[in-house]
Amino acid sequence: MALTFELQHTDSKSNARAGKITTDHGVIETPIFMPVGTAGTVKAITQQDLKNDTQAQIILGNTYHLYLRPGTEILKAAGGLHKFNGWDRPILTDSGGYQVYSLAANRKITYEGVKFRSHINGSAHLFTPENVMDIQRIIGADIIMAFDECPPYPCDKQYAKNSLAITNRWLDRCFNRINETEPLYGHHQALFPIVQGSVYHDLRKESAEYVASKNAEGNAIGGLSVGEPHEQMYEMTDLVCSILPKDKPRYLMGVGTPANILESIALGVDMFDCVMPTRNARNGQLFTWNGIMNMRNKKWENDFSPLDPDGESYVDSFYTKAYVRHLFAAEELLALQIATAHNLNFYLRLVRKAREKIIEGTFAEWKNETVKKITQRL
RNA sequence: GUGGUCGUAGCUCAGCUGGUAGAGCCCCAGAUUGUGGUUCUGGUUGUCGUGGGUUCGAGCCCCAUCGAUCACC
Repeated sequence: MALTFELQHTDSKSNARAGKITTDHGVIETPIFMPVGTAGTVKAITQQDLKNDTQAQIILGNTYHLYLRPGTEILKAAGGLHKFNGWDRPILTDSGGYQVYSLAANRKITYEGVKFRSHINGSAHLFTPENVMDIQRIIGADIIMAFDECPPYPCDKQYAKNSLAITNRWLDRCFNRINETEPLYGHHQALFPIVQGSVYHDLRKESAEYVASKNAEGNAIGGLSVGEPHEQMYEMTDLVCSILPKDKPRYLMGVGTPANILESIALGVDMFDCVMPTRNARNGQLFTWNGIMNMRNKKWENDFSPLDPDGESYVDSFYTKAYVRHLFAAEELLALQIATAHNLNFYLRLVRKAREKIIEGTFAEWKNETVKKITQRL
């Protein structure tokens, strides 16, 4: 069954929307945050906790990582990623375009595709729009991403223009390949195209129009949060959202901080993913309603109050700040688990709350107050 | 007991033919945006074992002393 999007509410004072995405693996209520599970696992948390405590509705996997390890043979033998990792809710896979940009060494980009070397063992590989679609068929995610080039920031206009030309040509080939192949496991896979164009208005506009013309089941905005100022990121997001179809979900890739997410929801974005809650958790940074805590800080050494009195994860009341600080200082694995559970619970609650406020019609005010509080440092 | 080697930051150690001390780790902070539990950026820390002496000036040279360690008796 095709992926559907039902637009349930539109905010009167901003472009925020509340909606419902339906996939063959279940429903996703938007706006939504999608925890990143690069290698088929959201690091430091079990699928059980991800469901019950985090209340994640969809998670990500990475074509690049899964292709290198465990490899397509094993994924195929397992019956796809859902069966392999036991996650029976929706999954989205990134195409590897970003990883080729951020991880792989010695990459060479041509119209044909990207030659790159594995960050694991240096072995040489070629990604093309066609084989990336084939790999994503084998992984079997519900939402799969077009193979794109993510230009760096800063990036001169000529580079951005050439890069966009490649991304657009690749996009045609992605759709061609998907249209001439079938899903392997009986459930539908929706291909989302990605808007690029760096920080150039005309290129972003051109890209968004081209992406919109594909009439895809959902659309993504890429190439942002790569180091550009926040204002520029919001400007580009706003521009692109004004062009992308209103009746399809919009996915802002790789964003971001809790404040980035609320601001982007106000611009009309429905879906987010980011490594921040999980990676920063592993470095001791916790996001809370009252601000950001670094659990490595000495000031928590003798603080035996609950980890987060306002938190709703079981770890927030079960563990104390002093204990979690000790676990980080001692490099205990439990520290990573507790911090990850906390941050993901916070991120998912943040977007649930945003959805509630959109439906209530009080999103704009709530967003402004909330951004002030959550960006403080504790 | 005799002879040798060595005592420098919390730890492991640099420190040239004398010009009043550095690194890594630890510790204390910060960064991290389609994930390598990674990485990066700052910062604090010293009676140079102790007491004398030589010298304009000693971590460095001399004497004594304490401690560690090795070899020999």
